[in-house]
Amino acid sequence: MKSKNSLRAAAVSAAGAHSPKVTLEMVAEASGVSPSTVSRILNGTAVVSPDKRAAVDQAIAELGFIPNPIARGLAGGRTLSVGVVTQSIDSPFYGVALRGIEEELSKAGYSPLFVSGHWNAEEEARCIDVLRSRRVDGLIVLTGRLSDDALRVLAKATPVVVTGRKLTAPGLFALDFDNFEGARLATHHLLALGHRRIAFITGDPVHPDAVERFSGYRAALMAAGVNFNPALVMPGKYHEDSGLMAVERLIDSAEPFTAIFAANDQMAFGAALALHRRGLRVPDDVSLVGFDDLAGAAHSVPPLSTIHQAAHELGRLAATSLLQLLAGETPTGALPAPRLIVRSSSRALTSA
Amino acid sequence: MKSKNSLRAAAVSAAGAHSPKVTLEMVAEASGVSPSTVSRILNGTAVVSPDKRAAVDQAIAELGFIPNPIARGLAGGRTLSVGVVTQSIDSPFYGVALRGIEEELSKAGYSPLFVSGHWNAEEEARCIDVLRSRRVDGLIVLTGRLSDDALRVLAKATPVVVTGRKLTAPGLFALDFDNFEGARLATHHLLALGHRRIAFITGDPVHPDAVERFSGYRAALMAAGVNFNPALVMPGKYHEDSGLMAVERLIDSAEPFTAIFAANDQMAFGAALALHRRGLRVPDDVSLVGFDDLAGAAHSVPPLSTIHQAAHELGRLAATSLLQLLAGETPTGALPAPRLIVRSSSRALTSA
DNA sequence: TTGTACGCGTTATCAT
DNA sequence: ATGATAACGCGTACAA
Repeated sequence: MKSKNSLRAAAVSAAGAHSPKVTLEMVAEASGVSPSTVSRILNGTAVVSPDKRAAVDQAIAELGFIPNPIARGLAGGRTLSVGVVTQSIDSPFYGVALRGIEEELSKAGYSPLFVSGHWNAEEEARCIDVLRSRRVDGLIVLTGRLSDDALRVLAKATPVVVTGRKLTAPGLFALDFDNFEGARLATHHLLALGHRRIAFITGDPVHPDAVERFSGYRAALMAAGVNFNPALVMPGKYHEDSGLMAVERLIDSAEPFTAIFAANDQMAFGAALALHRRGLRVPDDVSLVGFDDLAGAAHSVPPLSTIHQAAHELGRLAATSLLQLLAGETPTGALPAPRLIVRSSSRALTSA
Repeated sequence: MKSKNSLRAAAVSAAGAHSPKVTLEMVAEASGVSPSTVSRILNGTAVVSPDKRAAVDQAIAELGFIPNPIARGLAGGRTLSVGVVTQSIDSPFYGVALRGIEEELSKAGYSPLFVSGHWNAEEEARCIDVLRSRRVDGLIVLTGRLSDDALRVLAKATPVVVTGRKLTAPGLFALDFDNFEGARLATHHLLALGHRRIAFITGDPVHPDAVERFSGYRAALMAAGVNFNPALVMPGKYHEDSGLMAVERLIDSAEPFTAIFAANDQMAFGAALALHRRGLRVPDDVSLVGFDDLAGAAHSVPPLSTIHQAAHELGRLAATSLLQLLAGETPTGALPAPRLIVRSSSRALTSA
């Protein structure tokens, strides 16, 4: 019954029962004070006498007054909105981060404005212009292609949180994930399992994280005294098809291998499919490790061993950091270290 | 070289090179006309002399003037933004729809405001309040839990496009997908393959589409003269784990089956994993069909046969329909009919 | 502590 | 066809 009532109330409110434009001025009139006083109470800009405050609070409640963010933005310069530049709104990885951002932002009364740059610096710049024209109070840039310099200049005008790079500048906070270490962990895992012929499917080298992961792979090999074999490296582009084709080329090359480390989960999925098509079983014939720990990794067949990236946490942290920047504080948060998740796609090399 | 230059230009623009607040008034002054004339040119509100128009156009270009949507919203009542109520910003299905919405909207100069209702009517209502307070020009509601009545009332104040229901009301356009037919197709496919003992994993019955899919399953059975067997129906909740558990219960029940139809792909993925764990091969031992055709379906092992839902098209259509509503036109678009995609997870029953 | 008056950047309504 | 002027709803110096 309680539930039913509250649902009804919600629906009515959504339907605009009391929405017909209640303005701050009307609240002021209803409570017998000046508009500025109402504004002050709303923003906590100054101390007001308890009685007036009570009167205003009541008037606000009775009239169902909701401040108009538009007018607020025009007048005060604050819009309580922050722009979020992502690459594709439907990315399996960044999608989770967006959720984290949304959560933290809405807690603080802010609204996110999502735009997609599609891995294109020009488009990103256009997006940012849109965001700025909408007077966002701050910006979160998820990775992206913009130059560090562009970001620096941008941060002079608007607080910026950027992920996927190391960067220091006034008004800017960078959140970086240790891709090198993640790749090292993954490769080391395979090595520890006895594998020596470990193929690597790279990401598109235009992504800095892709080259870092490649370095991590080589570093782990070197640390184990295993020779780096270029014939085992197949270029990929971070999506399923490229992983699939990489493995087909690998098999066709006749270069023997017992394990594959793909620079991200999507390519690992493609790789798994290619192996399946060629009659190779995972992990019986070939061990497979991915990177990112996408939502699907735990439910793929077989469940994929991978490096966990806390995408949700990344989003939350980006949001709270920006909030801190907005409050004039200095963010100090950092991303959790990469973590190896061992599932069923990797196993010890059977000494055949 | 061209590319490098444009990248640079983009970066500079993003960095706010000419952003320092060029106002409409400044454009007016620079081109020797009144602000009203500039506004008219911008909005096509009235006919202006070609020479003035040219002067203004040039001034706009030179100054790099960008109209301020905030002020626009305050003055004109239009914000060129539309609210999009989704259930979870990182949904593998709706994410694609969001991309479609974003594409069409931005073409028309509109910006989407995404909010997540988390399958909760109260939260949805709150989201809509936020959206309304931000003065969105229109609303797109992806499925959701709001009552039809609430939506109707809402549409009186703001144009609304809603998906996942049949509904007619002034200012409202509904886009519905034929879930019944889709489920019928899927089941019929299995039937045509010779399967008779076809298990069904349901979606959460609070979702209308889930019950429609269930109906489609039964209708196909009946049409083929196959008895409906309740013991083959396992309740699921539309996510992977529920599909996995459903299949485990099914196997434990010892009720024989040769095929599984899951009410969505996510549960089908879970089902595939459960079968794998129990040593059952897909499609050799059990045929499996999903519903939705998520991005991952084509790359799962084995690739999943499923019913294609044009999520991207859904998003685009929702957006263009809203745009039509906003223009005072009557949308007429409709979703493409369900389409069976046969991949490798289903095959003819071997008469063992 | 509280109120007055002005400005934010644009569109709409009048005149001309 | 064009320009002046008044809103739009709120924040904020400034004055009281």
